Amino acid sequence: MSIQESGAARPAGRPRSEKAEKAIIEATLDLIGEGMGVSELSIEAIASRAGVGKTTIYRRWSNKEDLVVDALSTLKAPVPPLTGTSVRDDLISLLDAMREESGMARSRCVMNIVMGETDRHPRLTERFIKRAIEPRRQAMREVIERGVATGELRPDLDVDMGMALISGTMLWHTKWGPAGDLPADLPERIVDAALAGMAP
Amino acid sequence: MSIQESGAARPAGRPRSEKAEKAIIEATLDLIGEGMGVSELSIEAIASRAGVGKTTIYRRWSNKEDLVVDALSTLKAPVPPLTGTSVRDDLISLLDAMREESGMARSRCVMNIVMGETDRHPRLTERFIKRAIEPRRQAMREVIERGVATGELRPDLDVDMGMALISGTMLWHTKWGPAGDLPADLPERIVDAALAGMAP
DNA sequence: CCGATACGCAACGGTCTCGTTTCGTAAACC
DNA sequence: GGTTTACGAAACGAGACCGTTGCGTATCGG
Repeated sequence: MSIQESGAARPAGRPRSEKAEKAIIEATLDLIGEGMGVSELSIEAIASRAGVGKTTIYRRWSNKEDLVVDALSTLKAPVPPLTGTSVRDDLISLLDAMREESGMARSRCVMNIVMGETDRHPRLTERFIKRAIEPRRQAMREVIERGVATGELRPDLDVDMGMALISGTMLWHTKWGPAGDLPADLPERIVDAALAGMAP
Repeated sequence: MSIQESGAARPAGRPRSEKAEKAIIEATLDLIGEGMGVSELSIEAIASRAGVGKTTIYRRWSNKEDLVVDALSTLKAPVPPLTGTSVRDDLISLLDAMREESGMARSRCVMNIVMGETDRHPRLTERFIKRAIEPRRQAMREVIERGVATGELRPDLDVDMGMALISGTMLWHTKWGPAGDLPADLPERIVDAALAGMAP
């Protein structure tokens, strides 16, 4: 009788090292965070960085893209806690989380890869969006829908367009705005601008 | 007496082929348009595609990045003609030009490279922005400033924030919106949403 | 025609990465 | 102890590109 009978039978021999697996994924994210594109990533560099033999990598992933997909999938979306006191405050909280992330090299590079290689690696993007983007998108949608219901937002508001307004403006600043860190009051200014609109 | 004494003396020997130069740049843009990243581009592939010897490339550019920078610099920004009848119409025209471009694979891939490899190739991005982005940005700025002056837009409007609102929302749709071509009425809906704002 | 330069093409030595294999060792089970 | 599998390290042959060179030809000025 094996100690663990739950589920599948424990395979014989030395079990795979969880530590090695973590190290491999961490090394992959590290290299991506240093500005490597998917095509510049080499298995050799990952193995070396992780202190691991290439064998150990090939035993788990059959090709580079699979590894990158798994590595990016481990990144979860930290949806900030929302106070719910006002739609404006919640939107600012959401944008502020994006602002903080945009200052971290790793997040920025991950974003570059996901946005830039959509054409080349569709399923990479797809899985990453589902895992890391969708939760935040859902959070923002709920905030906006709540605002429409409570009257804080215009009753005829197109929710999707509202989301595009808010997060698109933030996205624009991370990509095309002046270089360097985004100012701390940017989320507030964006939300107020989107709420007020441009017309008099 | 040489036929052409204007400027520098014509160097002896066979002159460089303009046709070859065009072919090289066109081949580069072609490959980029097929989804190649800068690091995946190979001089050999470019030469082969252009029907040109590698020598001919190395005689003109000393490395790959120089070639890519030059190739992208040939892309000009087609600022659409603006009627000037109303700020709303002009903004829609500007966004519609972006919408049309987003449907073309080459433009999309070029954008991916510029946005995704900013960290790795700063001067590439810099030159491309100056050449291809700045003219449109300036056009939009003038439209918005005009609107503020004429009273079509709120007098206290932050012009830069207005630009971010409009083009950011468009950017969001090209990147995160539903797959496939952008609907024809999207520019109009974006402009109206940005003008009206989200508050009641 | 002559000298000079550019052309396309093919080949070179060199480097990098690939994915695989071999080796001796380590960790689990019986 | 014995079996089985995983481990890190090293080496392998194959292939892609690199940047350069040599070759025969083409195109300019004089």
